[in-house]
Amino acid sequence: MLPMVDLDLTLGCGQVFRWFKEGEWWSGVVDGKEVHLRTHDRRIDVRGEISKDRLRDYFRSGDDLDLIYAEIARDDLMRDLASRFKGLRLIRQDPWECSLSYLLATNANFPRIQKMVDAVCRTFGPLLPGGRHDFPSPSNILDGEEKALKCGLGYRCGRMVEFARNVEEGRLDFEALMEMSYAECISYLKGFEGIGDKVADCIALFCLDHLEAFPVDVRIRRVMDRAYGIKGSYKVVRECGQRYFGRYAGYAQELLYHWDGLKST
DNA sequence: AACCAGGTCTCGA
DNA sequence: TCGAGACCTGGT
Repeated sequence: MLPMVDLDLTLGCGQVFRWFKEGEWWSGVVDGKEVHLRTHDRRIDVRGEISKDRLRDYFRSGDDLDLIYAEIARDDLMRDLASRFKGLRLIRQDPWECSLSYLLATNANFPRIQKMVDAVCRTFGPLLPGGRHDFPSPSNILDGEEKALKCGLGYRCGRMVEFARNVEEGRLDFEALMEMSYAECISYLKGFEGIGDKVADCIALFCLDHLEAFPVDVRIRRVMDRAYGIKGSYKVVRECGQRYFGRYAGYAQELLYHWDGLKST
């Protein structure tokens, strides 16, 4: 049985870039298979070749949302967000896809990030039955790296190719990365071109199970200032968030991110 | 038409 | 260690 999940909140805005809503169905690609999900009678209908176990893992069913939301509900604002965004779950993404996606996500807005990731998938990713493309492997990208110029990535283009090379040639080892502590993996990831504190935090949170990560972007910066009067360097805002919200700061960050998104659009 | 975007890099103080 | 500018491109 799947955990309680609000698909619109969870898939719709921010953390993943390859899910699209067609009518009432959400369409995505997981493990190289096209998957369709919808909410029906408060249950999740699933179409596609994906096991219930895999789906539970993908939606982090081990996360006890009631416990987590209770723990991060430190004040009136967070209590309100916790009740309004009930069912917003973090997703356990594939490390390679997550890393490259957030490498591309720098200094761009959500529609553009979706567009860039989609261009990369159409250009390099194997075509799947049903018409969608898989997320390309590092070697998929390196095999035709000259085509990267046509993906509209701007200055991220060279970073993407270099990143693929670093993974392909073993300088970036995801197996090792997954064994590291939060601090270790941030420091390790920042050694690669195009990955700074923000991208490293996103990777730590969205695919490496470090729920204490607190990625700070423009929106989080704005919210932390407005709601709590916290401003300053990346480190200052991140550490304030982590200290205030505790071990599940990442979930708090996600609620605040969505909240700011509702207001600013 | 400017301004901004799930930032990073470089460089000077 | 920290702040300021540059940076591709497209959305709004």
